[in-house]
Amino acid sequence: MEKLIAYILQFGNLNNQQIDLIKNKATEIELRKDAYFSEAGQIPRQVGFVVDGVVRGCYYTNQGEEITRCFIGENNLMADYVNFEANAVSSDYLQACTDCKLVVFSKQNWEELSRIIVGWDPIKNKMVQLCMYQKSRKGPVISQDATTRYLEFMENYPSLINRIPLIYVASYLGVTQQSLSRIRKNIR
Amino acid sequence: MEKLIAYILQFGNLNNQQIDLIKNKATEIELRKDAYFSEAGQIPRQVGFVVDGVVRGCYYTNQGEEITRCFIGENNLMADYVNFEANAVSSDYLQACTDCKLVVFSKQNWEELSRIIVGWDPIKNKMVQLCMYQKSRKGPVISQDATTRYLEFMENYPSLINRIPLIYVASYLGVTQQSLSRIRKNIR
DNA sequence: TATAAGACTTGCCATTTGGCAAGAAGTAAT
DNA sequence: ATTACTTCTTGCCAAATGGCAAGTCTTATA
Repeated sequence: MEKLIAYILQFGNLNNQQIDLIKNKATEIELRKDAYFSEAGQIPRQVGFVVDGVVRGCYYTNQGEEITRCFIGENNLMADYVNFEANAVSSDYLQACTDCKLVVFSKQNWEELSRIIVGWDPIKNKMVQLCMYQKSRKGPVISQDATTRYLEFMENYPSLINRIPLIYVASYLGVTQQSLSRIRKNIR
Repeated sequence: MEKLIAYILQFGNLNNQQIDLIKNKATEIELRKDAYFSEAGQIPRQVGFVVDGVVRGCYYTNQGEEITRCFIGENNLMADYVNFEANAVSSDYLQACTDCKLVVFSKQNWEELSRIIVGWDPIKNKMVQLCMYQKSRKGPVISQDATTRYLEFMENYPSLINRIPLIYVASYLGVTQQSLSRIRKNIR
């Protein structure tokens, strides 16, 4: 829980009373490897914060291919936020890549924070926007070859490679698992 | 200007007085083909709305390769919003792909809207978040082959292909201009 | 320990894409 | 009309990547 508070305080100041209000609205949960935090075809009902573990966002193309859109490691907000806000059906899954410890907010509690904490909304929006922004900036570059994409992935997410199945990394980088295996062999 | 108002009203309701306040803070400008709306290395000073024309977001990799990150057509908000809010240096260019008509807000005016219009912030945040969200959803899929990426681009942005140089489309899709040319030939 | 299941690697070959160089088509200015 | 300039296309070959199939290695479970 303290991790969450430290994260939030990066985006603005809150007094102890306000911090307690946040803690009261938050719930700590665990999510086992492979379990889903939210699923395509459903309306996202919660916002999460990753305390421990790695979550991935993924979806299926029209051709049925599974695509990993992003990885969300410790100290990051996790939500299909636009659909969460709009009560709209998501097309993505959020799935635990490892056993995870999360802090979650129900939609009701999340909205209540806006009502009971003066200055919460600017903090919230900065968090949400940074979360969306990072996804777009740290992702693989489509015109680069697979080796370059892998090396940049290792720079951007050095802590992930030993914790998650390579097949997820491959699907994130847009290569087959076999190609990724060969790339890793050539680098060593 | 009416296009902007219609766009905004999708995200929430405003009365006529509030609409006038927005109009007073907005400035209509033109941007000639190839001119920059904002540049890498600088702090973004404005938020724009595309009334007419097409803008692209682009940047340069460490290897010096130019990458088109996104296209922004009519009726879309345009900004490096996270850096605009944070007064941080952007690493991206926003460049007119065609002669453009824009409506722009200075940072000062944009912030003033939050002060003088009750209910502006929720509208603003929905606009900004949708803008960031769409970018991530309509982009090319890295694991698909170049032909598929091109065909999906045509579905997602049917109005763009005849208006912007193919080299920009190629850099968006992550292929060389020559490959794109061959792909287009094979489809016909 | 034995077995099964999943994760990862490797070989082989076909296909896709890139790089270079040249050429064609369109556009603007003189 | 001529020239220069940009945009787009094409041919040729090398390199990168995918698809299939088989094999190895690790881990979980009985």
